[in-house]
Amino acid sequence: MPEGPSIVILRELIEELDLEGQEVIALSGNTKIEKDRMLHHKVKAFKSWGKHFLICFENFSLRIHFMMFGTYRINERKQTPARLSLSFENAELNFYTCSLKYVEGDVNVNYDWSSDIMAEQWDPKKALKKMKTKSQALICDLLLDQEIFSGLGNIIKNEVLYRVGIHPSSVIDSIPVAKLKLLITEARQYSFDFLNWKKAHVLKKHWLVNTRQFCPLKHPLIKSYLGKTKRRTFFCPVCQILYH
DNA sequence: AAGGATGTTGCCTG
DNA sequence: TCAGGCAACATCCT
Repeated sequence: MPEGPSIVILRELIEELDLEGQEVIALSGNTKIEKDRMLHHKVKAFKSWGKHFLICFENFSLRIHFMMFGTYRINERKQTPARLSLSFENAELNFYTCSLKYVEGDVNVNYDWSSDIMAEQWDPKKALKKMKTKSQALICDLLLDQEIFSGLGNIIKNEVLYRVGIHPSSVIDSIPVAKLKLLITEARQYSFDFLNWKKAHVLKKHWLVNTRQFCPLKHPLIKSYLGKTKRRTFFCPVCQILYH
């Protein structure tokens, strides 16, 4: 569920319901946040920023983060209790096991859309600048930095590093700038590939290294937990160059 | 069939 | 004091 493209799918599904301008007429769920705050308020917009899904009202927004296991149902219910259920005149949105939080004021003030890898406003040059300020960081950690690549998750990290031939333990400072630029371009491209494959239910079969034992050139892959983030990393020691 | 994972927060410990 | 460890969240996949 949680990487950026999955949130874009959710946003698109909800946008199809044409709920903008409609009033929340009932709320339920086991969330601890003050959910009734949204009662009788009209939704201004549904937005996404990386892994955040936002339901925007006049002076505040609800931020939904699905973490690792969160799910949702649109006009359907699961057996398990919803964390939050929002009712509209002709639709019901149900969110399960997610983290909820209010964001005060204008979302455009709170969120920098240029760091969302899937946004129209995505700014690759800004990403490169931010990366250069962390010159000693490992690339496997920086790709997961939501301030730089919001929406990029662990699967995308593994796949993108293989595609551009960079070893996950490479140090930023040592990677040629042309390679970094290629990586940034590919991170966005792969996110859209992910989106389309996920929609077509063929995402997994396109994985070149994630959860695999051999790379496409039949080299044995290494699986380890690298970087400060210690996230599961699959890489090919032959195809991916270590810059350090 | 047990155990780990697409993620983040926040508490606990040394 | 603070970095690191680890549980929590619930479901699906291997």
